[in-house]
Amino acid sequence: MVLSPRKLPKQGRARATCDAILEAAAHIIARSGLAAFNTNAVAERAGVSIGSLYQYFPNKDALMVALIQRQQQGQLDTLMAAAATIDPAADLQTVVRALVRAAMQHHRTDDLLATAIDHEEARLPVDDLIGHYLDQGGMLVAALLANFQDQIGPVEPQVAARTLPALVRAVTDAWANLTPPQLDTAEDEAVKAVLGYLR
Amino acid sequence: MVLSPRKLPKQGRARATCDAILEAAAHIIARSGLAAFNTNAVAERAGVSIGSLYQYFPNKDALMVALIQRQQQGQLDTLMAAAATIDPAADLQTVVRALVRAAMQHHRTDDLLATAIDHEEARLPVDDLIGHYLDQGGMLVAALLANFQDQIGPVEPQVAARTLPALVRAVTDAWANLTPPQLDTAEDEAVKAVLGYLR
DNA sequence: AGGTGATGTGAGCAATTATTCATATACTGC
DNA sequence: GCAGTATATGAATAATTGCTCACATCACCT
Repeated sequence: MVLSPRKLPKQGRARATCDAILEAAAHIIARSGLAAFNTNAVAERAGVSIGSLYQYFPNKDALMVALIQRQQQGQLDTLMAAAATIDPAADLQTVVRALVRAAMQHHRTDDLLATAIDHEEARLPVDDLIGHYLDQGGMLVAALLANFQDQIGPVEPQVAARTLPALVRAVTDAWANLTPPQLDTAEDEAVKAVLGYLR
Repeated sequence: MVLSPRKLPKQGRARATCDAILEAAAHIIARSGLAAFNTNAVAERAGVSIGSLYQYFPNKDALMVALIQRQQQGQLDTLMAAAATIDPAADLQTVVRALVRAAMQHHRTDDLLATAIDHEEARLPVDDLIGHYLDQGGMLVAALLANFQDQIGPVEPQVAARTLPALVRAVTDAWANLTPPQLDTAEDEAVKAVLGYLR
């Protein structure tokens, strides 16, 4: 099965169409889950015809793969933006808190989408595609933590890139699902869990 | 939408039919993911007719709900079995390791199934159904950790029941997805993460 | 202006799938 | 054996859905 895009948009409106399709797909999954994710619904929500969708994505799985890439890119962007604001003189706990806040942001706004994407990543052959993003994120985190080698164990970039986001989400979910949600506490707990894991 | 079972089996063979249906559903999701989970395939794999399936489950979602209950019960059973073997004189790390091993078992054998069920739990209104299991698991863990109040912070049973399994899976996934999988390391790392979170 | 390729359309086909129902078989108590 | 109930069957149906294709419209170039 071909999972790469069918054709690349060359004009501005075509790029807008692609964006609208991906945005619609993300919205549908975030609101109604994987079961509601079908190509006709995506096209309708995007305000384009079903034919336009298949101009750019050869099949449904290819659309899902593009969505996974988009999500990974978004997480990496958020992480890099957070890293850029970190004071070079900050202590370990402050750095970790900034990273946790960045990781929490995506899962708090689109939890169903994040869970669905995890599931689809396991089903589709996208290891090569997401490896790029994981590597970049891992190196960034490792670099940020390199100053604290006396306080924490060695940080494997490849492992940190996978473990830390998952760890944050685990703790976040636990507190966000309570009634009422206690999101401030979630951040504190996630910081504690990450620090506990690193040491 | 009605999600409770349509009728309860009264004869032995009917109970066997129900079990076969649930077993088939779990097998299909574990092997091929949510996309391959449809009622016709479940009935065929279970070796019963599609009509029999609808004798006991009014619709597909009801079958999913029953599967969720089955999974929760299985996890609780595993946890209780592990708790029963814990030496009352064991130290904190030993207790945590036993709990981690119990939590890892299910996700290692049926990772795709566990992920899919997480996703469906978020979509279906099953809070009341799974709350029972979470409460029991949380109380059990809280009781096991009550002896160590001097070493760890206060343990809220409701939170522990949600956080700890998720935490374990987060770390497990990070190490199991490597090539080659390092499952022994995964257990060590999960123990470290849990201890770090508790303290 | 007009030609050419890029982009957009949506009815509709083929395949899949959730669900029903009329019928058949198995069990249980008498 | 018989009546009554529980259980099992699977072809058929209605709805959904992935995807195609013949055609229309748009944007850019000379």
